[in-house]
Amino acid sequence: MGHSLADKVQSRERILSKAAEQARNAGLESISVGTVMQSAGLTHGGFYNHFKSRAELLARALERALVDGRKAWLATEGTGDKPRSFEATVRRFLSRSHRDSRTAGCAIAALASDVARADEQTRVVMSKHIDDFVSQTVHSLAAKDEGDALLAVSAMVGALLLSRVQVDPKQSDALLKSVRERLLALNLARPHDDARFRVANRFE
Amino acid sequence: MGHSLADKVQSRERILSKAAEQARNAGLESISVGTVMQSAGLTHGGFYNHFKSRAELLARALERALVDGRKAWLATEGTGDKPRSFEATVRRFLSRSHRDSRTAGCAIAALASDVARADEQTRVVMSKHIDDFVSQTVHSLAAKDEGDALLAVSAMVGALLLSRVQVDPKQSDALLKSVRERLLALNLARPHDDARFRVANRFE
DNA sequence: TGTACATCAGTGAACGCGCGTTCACTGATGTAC
DNA sequence: TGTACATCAGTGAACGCGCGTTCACTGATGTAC
Repeated sequence: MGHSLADKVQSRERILSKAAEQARNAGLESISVGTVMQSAGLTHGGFYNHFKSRAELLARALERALVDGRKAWLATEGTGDKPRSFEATVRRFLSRSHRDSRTAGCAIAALASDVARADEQTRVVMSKHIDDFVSQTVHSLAAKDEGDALLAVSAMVGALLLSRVQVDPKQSDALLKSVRERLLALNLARPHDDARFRVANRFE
Repeated sequence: MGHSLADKVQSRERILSKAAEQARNAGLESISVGTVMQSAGLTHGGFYNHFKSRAELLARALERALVDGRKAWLATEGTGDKPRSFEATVRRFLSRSHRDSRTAGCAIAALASDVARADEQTRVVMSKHIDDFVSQTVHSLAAKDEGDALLAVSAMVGALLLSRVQVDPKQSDALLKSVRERLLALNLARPHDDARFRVANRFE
């Protein structure tokens, strides 16, 4: 066990990372100090060198889960420098693999119910990420306007959640596919702006 | 305290009702044997006269929350014998009052994240209610087909959840309003069948 | 109808257990001289 | 460069506490005669 400052930073990162993973797997409240420390390769006593309480850990872990979720999302984008298109976003969000990988997927969807009943401070954290997701859908992905983006984001989050509840794999697949196709059929994206955006973006 | 069989049935009902309420307020896992018994006006020791374990209570409470949610939903329908129209359903589901009344609202939305990570047995219970909601949307409410119903249900559940996370009341209201109007503008309902259905239903 | 008795819903003390938190301690790190 | 010392990340025992569960008991209910 190292005792240097660099080691401390790494430890904190491991704790947060494991806590965020746990939150997405079993809910924010499922995080326990002992289990998280153990999975970070430490003993529980040292926890308070990093956080002042379990409540603080939960707040940081939520933020971390949301940031990790976005990072994982961006990492799967095409190799080019342009952001994912609206169509690609919908297809990937409502894919079977996203449904089956809670640990690595969108934390907004994974933790929405939990945060919906949490205190204001907690909800502020996720609100910000929802706003970002919506405005990314409007600007980068070229939804026609914010109303279309809100509809698309709501439908994606709702469908992903419902598909994770559905026990029958065939029905779950069908739900994803159906919502995915209807959403794309609505033509919520701006085809012309889309092309223009790609070109402009290439030189950024 | 009564000791008759009728009293026992009433006690069980009170326990279940309080447990379902608790689940919708703070999540399935927030249910504690002691607290629920206390709010049902009983002491914790008698709990095992009604349920074999806390796990059984959670399963029954989920079922109960879903059934109560549907009942409350139906109770607010028009005084006539016809089911709510598609438009009325969307307007009511995505209303501020539904957003603000978790205790009495749709339990699918309230507990979706929790159930999404629960065991298969738990998910079966909610799956059935989701199917019912979708097929009710297709048949009674006359969505054009199942695909439209799935899109509408997903968007409603997603938007309600996101609106409950959003801390800024104005933004939360705007989200509800926006998704509500877009959904209605999509013309997912069958206007002709709708009229026909009303007449047929009047004589049932 | 009245009496004796079995049943069993409900009570409250007690149990183990896991939890979040505290604390005295260890020993590697990094600094002062 | 080498030595003495302060710091502090990490350890593991201990603490209250609340939890789910058990259990001996109480007393109203409802039945048998």
